[in-house]
Amino acid sequence: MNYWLFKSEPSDYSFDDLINDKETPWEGIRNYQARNFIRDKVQVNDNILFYHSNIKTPHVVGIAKVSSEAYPDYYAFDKSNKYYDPKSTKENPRWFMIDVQPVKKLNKIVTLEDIKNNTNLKDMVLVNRSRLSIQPVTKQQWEMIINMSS
DNA sequence: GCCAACGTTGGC
DNA sequence: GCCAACGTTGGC
Repeated sequence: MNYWLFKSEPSDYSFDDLINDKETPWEGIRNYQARNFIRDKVQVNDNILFYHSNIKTPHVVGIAKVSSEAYPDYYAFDKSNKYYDPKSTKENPRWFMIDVQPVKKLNKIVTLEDIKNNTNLKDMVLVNRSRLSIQPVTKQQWEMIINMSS
């Protein structure tokens, strides 16, 4: 069982959108490190912290879970899609997706500031390599953030 | 809206 | 294979 943090811009796709949709393909991963995580490491039922980025107060907003194995990102094959990538083919796909489902909204959001102010969380990837959009979270970090959200 | 950090591209 | 140029992310 692994723990992850997935970032999304709420104007693009928010946690409430996920609750409404019940499930969504996590589309548009175009970064090799993030791709490697979802292709090689992410497993069905892994836990996800859903993070709202690129807003005034960035924060963890909810818990989600992985609901599919990785599969080729079909948007990369679609010329009319903004995620089209001519270098990704059906024979040799470059990009992958997984599906995610909502689990629950946190009672209270945990802001980036809260996380930065907690010395137990100083090693979080979010703090040190903030640009990575899919990042591993340790069990200890996961539990700490869940504690902070109640 | 700015800009630092950093990932990717492509010429050489 | 280096590295300059360029594009994107995301906090502030």
